[in-house]
Amino acid sequence: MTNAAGSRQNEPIPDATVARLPVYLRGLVELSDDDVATVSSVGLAARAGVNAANVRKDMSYLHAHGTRGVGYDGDHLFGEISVALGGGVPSPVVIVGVGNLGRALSRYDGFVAGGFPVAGLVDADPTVVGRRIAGKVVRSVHELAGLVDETGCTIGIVATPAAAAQGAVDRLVASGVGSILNFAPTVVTVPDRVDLRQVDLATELQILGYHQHHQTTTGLGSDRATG
Amino acid sequence: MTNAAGSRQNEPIPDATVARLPVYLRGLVELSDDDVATVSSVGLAARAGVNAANVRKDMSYLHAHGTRGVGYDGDHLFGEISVALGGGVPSPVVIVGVGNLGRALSRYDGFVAGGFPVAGLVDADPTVVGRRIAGKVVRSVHELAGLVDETGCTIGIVATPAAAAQGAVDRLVASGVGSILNFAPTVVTVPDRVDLRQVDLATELQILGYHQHHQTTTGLGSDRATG
DNA sequence: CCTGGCATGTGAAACGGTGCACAAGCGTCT
DNA sequence: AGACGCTTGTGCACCGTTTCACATGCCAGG
Repeated sequence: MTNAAGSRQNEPIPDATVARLPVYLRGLVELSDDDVATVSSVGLAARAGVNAANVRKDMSYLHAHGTRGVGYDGDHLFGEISVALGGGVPSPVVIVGVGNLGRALSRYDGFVAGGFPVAGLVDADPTVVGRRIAGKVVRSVHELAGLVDETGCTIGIVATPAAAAQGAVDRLVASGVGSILNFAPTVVTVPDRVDLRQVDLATELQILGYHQHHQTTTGLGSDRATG
Repeated sequence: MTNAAGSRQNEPIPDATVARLPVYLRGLVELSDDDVATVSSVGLAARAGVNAANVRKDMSYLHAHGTRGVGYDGDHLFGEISVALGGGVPSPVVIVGVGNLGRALSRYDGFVAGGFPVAGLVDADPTVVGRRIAGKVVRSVHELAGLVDETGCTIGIVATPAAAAQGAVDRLVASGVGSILNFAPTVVTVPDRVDLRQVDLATELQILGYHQHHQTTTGLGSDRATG
């Protein structure tokens, strides 16, 4: 408690745990809405769709301890997870590519709610540059570095066609962006220091298609969490 | 080859392998565009962003064998993977919820290209029912079962607000849809026989936010594949 | 025909994650 | 005060996945 940084030690939090933290956060909000002050690992696990022991182990990684025989304090836990996930400080994002998907993402409420306001939009197409989307003027991809500098963006979202994705990524990296979320259906490479996550919509469907096609062999499909 | 079903044996293909198959498929298309007839595991691994041994093991699960000293035949491999991923038969999808995200998804080219044509759109909001989006008339959520029946949809995409997601999922399940891709930022539950995948945009950003916040401790962020 | 080079296919070890099962400990009720 | 019930925290075993390392085998060239 005396230490401010949230994660006290140099212990690394497993990736699988980190991926679940946002889900826990949402579960805690729901509980707070229901005026539940204390939550057990079983209760939170039910809301997060995971195993209760898993919840407890995850919390132990965060050093977010509960009270034996009682459970976890909802508000306190919320704070601990928030801190672990970036300290509650909003991280502005820049969206590269304002096609169908880019426009939808720029209007997506969940980003702002989650602490990720859209600071700017850029596109390579001169005919869309200057247009207003979701209250923001689309700027040229050449202004990307300047935009990142002005707004202090640290996260870039790539929503370009596949062919333009690597170029967009390279520009983001050159602009100093350290975290990239790529929606383009292609493999892109980044320097080691840059964190890259891939969200591939068509691939998700193809995976569903596989299980469907082979449902007879194994006999069932089971839940699957976001990676 | 004598067997028609594609995956000959009852051997189960690991989930991790299935998730990579679409990526291999894309890599093979690129190679085909470059007039490369034969591809080595190293070459394909580079395009898919994975380890070469991983590629070889994945192919062995598919019984898609290559030639020692030479590599894999591009066209043949493409065929094998296509068959494994559903036999190349298009699976129409229905999109529930035509908000920002739903509209973008209904216009997303990658779905059609991947063999997943959008067969219909439904929404609960009476003011959008009847509107045309991407050449399709939005129908009421009450007509969902009928729509699924007519079009033979086997995959449902949920793009509703979080509060409506479980209801949408339940309706899809009741309509006979066996595979669901959920974009709503909430945990939903389905019967065991239904295959569910979750794509959570805000969560992805929060995960990036974590790594950013903690980049100093471990020292770097590394690539991450789509789950 | 024989040899050399190269890429596959796979055994086996290492790794990360999951979930059980149980000891430890807190709060409450008598 | 003492005992009981409930929940946390975690050691440990299991499982799926990744990766290395190497034997196997094909092709080409002399």
